[in-house]
Amino acid sequence: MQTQSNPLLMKFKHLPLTAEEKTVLQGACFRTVHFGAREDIVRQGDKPKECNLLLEGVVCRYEETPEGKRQIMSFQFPGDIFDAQSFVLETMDHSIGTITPCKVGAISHQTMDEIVHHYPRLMKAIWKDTLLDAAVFRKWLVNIGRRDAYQRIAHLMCEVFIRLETVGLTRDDHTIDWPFTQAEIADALGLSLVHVNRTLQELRREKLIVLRNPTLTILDWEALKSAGQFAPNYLQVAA
Amino acid sequence: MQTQSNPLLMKFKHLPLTAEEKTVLQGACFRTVHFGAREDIVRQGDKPKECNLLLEGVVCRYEETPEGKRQIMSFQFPGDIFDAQSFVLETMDHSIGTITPCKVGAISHQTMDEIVHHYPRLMKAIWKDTLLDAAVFRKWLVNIGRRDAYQRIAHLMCEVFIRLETVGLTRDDHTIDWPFTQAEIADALGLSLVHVNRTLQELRREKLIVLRNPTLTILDWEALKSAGQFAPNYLQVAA
DNA sequence: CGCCATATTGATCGGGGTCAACGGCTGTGG
DNA sequence: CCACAGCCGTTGACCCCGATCAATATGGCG
Repeated sequence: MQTQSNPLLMKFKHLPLTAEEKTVLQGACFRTVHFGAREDIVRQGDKPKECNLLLEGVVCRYEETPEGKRQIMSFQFPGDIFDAQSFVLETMDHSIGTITPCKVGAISHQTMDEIVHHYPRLMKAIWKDTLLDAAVFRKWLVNIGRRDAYQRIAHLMCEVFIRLETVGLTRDDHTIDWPFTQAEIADALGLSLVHVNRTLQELRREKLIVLRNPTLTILDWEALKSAGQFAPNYLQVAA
Repeated sequence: MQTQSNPLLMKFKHLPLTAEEKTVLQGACFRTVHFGAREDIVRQGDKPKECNLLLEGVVCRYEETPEGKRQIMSFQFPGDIFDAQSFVLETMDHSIGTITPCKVGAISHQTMDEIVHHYPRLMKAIWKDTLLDAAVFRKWLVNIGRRDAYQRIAHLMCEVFIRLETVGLTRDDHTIDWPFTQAEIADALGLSLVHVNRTLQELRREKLIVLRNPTLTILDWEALKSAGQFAPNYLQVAA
């Protein structure tokens, strides 16, 4: 059993890739870097010279307003190239910070260029991945714009569960690692910390979940899904 | 003066394209369709067989919750391929509706495939475009998640102004077409119609804007920008 | 001229923000 | 081994932005 097969290969395992394409993916990262929890990997205003592939851990995109309010715009999991855009858009318009300790692989823009010019199928797969990210952004817009706190949290939990499931990071019995503090949930959902706390208690009281960091167990998947109006199709899973 | 040069050419005019590449873009649309105002072009659940390029008019992406609340996730302007994702993601996870009467060009998925496989620079330009869309989604998340009504509306107006400016659709004196009803602004910003109305009056009272549909004049650009905490860099303009 | 969509205004209410303490766990240094 | 610091979660009190309900203008159009 090898220590670390590139999680991109894992992600694209349903694609009929040639040996050559697989080799390109396998060798894409020229460097691996470790980060601690709650550190910035890329900052707003940076002009990165490479793209980053998340190998292990959880990161978030975020931005801060002049008043010091923070909005988290997405969570990213292993297998995500979380700043593919830096290849095409010179300057970062937001920051990337870790939630947990992370292992990150760097893919040079030159490698990306080779993929664009010589491996159209890989290109298309990566493009698809960025379009899936965009689909998640859109769902978050609906969630934050039109749902109340209870619904928002339920929706987020469903989404995280399904995304972890697709990369094989769920445990039996609808249990997942839940590395987020209540402050982070608040920043992701446009709520206040205090209100997140109270709403989590409500979800527990209703017997939908058991949350004891760093572990979340979904007791009643159907009820949680329905509370969050969650329809997983946007994540492109069969479910 | 030709009636209609493809607005994609306009959009990519800063790129050093070959004659061949220009020809591909010029001939990309195999059909042109007209729509009236407030009609659906694509519906959630559709499996489109082509991508659509907006030639004239304004459309929005939106989704409705089971309670009948509507969230608009973006506005799109001429030159936007507003469902590029349909090429890669089979099923639409949201709907596209017109705001004004529109002219829409269809690009077959087969043409898209040719571009992916034979015109990497065009591919990259289109990819960039979808990444810019994603950047706008993210800004909207910050706007809806962390700003109050006054700020949200100011930010939206700044964004629409700059986006129209980049495609040459502004008039002198900071004036633009403003085809949106107050209900649409509300749905885009996660607010209620009534509150949008009152906040618009506040913006007028403060002498930031003159809004008399279908025309918006920005009286004090700096003040509006600052009210909306607007930094246009995410739109990739020099400004 | 009447209809219908859109804009406006008033009154009331509630979800969730803010402020302020306090409790509990963990890691660290004396 | 204990004391203290710091982060995180919890709780209570109070209040306001913005939702909701309900009319009333206004204006374009057939």
